[in-house]
Amino acid sequence: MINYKTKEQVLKKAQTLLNKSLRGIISQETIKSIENQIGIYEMKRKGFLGDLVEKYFFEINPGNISEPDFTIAGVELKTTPLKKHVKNMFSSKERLVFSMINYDTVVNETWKLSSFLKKNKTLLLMFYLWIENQSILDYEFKFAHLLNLLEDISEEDVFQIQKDWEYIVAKIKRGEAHLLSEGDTYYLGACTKAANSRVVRDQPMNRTPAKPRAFSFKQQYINYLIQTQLLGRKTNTDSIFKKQRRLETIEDVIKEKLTPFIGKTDKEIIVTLNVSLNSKSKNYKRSLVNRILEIDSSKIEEFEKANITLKVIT
DNA sequence: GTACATGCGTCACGCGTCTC
DNA sequence: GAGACGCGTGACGCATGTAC
Repeated sequence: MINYKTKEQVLKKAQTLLNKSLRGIISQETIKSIENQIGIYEMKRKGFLGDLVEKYFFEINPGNISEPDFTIAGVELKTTPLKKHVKNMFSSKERLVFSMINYDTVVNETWKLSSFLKKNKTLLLMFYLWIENQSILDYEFKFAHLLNLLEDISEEDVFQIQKDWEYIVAKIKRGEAHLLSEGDTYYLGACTKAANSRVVRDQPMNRTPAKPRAFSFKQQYINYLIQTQLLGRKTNTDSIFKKQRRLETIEDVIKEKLTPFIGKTDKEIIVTLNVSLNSKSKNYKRSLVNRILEIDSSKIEEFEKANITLKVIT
C-alpha cells in the first residue's frame, strides 16, 4: 500500500493514466484474474471500476471509512464516466455521488464543519470515456483534475452549494427527510441510495422512515465543470449575478429582481426600465424578462448549471 | 423521434458492532 | 473469538417524463 502525502503527488500519479486504460498498466496475470471476476459478475458489479483504480493503480485500500480516500493528502477520489457527443463534445454520463447523508448527525452540523466538506473538500476527478459494451478494463481515462470545492470554483457557486446543503439539512431538521427530492436544490442534490424502495431508515425529527440518500452533484453542474475546469472553455452564457456584489442564491436574486414588477403591465415595466422593445417581436415577453433580470444572452449561466428552464407564461 | 435529467433500484465488498 | 448482520463504499442501469 502506498502512502500519498500530498495532493500534488496524487495528481501526478493520476496523470500517468491519461489516454490509457487499466489494461495498459496492469500486469497480464492480474488482468486474467480481473477478467475472471468480470465473468463471474457478468459485468453487473457496480463500482467495480472505481475499486480497480484504487486497488491496482493507486495501490490504496481505503474501505468504507468516512475519511477521504487518500487520508494523509486529504483527497477524495471520484472515478466518473464521460459520454462523447456527435459534435465531439464531452459530457457527464451521470451525476457525481458523494457520501451518504447521516440524518442523525447532519442536523447537528454546520456547513463549514460538515462531514460532507471534511470528506469531499478536495476531489480528484478522474473522467473516463464510457463506451457501451466495452470492457471496464478498456475504458480510456481522459481527464484527471484536482478540484478544491472552496477555492477552485466561483464564490457564487460555493455559496449556492452551501445553500443547497443547508436546504437539505433544514428539511431533515423539519422532519421531512422522507420528502427530500433531487429537484429541491440547484447544484448539490440528495439522490436516493438503497437496494430497493423497502429499504428505509429512521430520521431524527419524525417517525416516518426515509429513503437513504447521498449528496450528489447534478449532471448539469458536472457538465459545467467539465467545460470550464477541464476544457477551459468560456460558456456563451450571461450571469444573473454579474451586477450583484452580495452573495445570494439563484432563487433570492430572481425574486429580488422580479418582485418590483409584480402586478405591473408590460407597458408600465418598459417605462420603469426606460427601455424600448418591439412589442410585435415573437420573443417580446422573453426580452422583457431578460431586461428585468439584467441579462442580454438567451442563455443564463446559473440556469444552465442548475438545468433550469425559463418559461414566460402569458 | 431523440436526447437528456431524474428517480429509483442494484450489488459485491469491507468494516464495525452485536450476539452467542 | 467467531459468525451474523447492518451499513457505507464504489458507481451502474433502467424506466419515465420532459424538452427540443
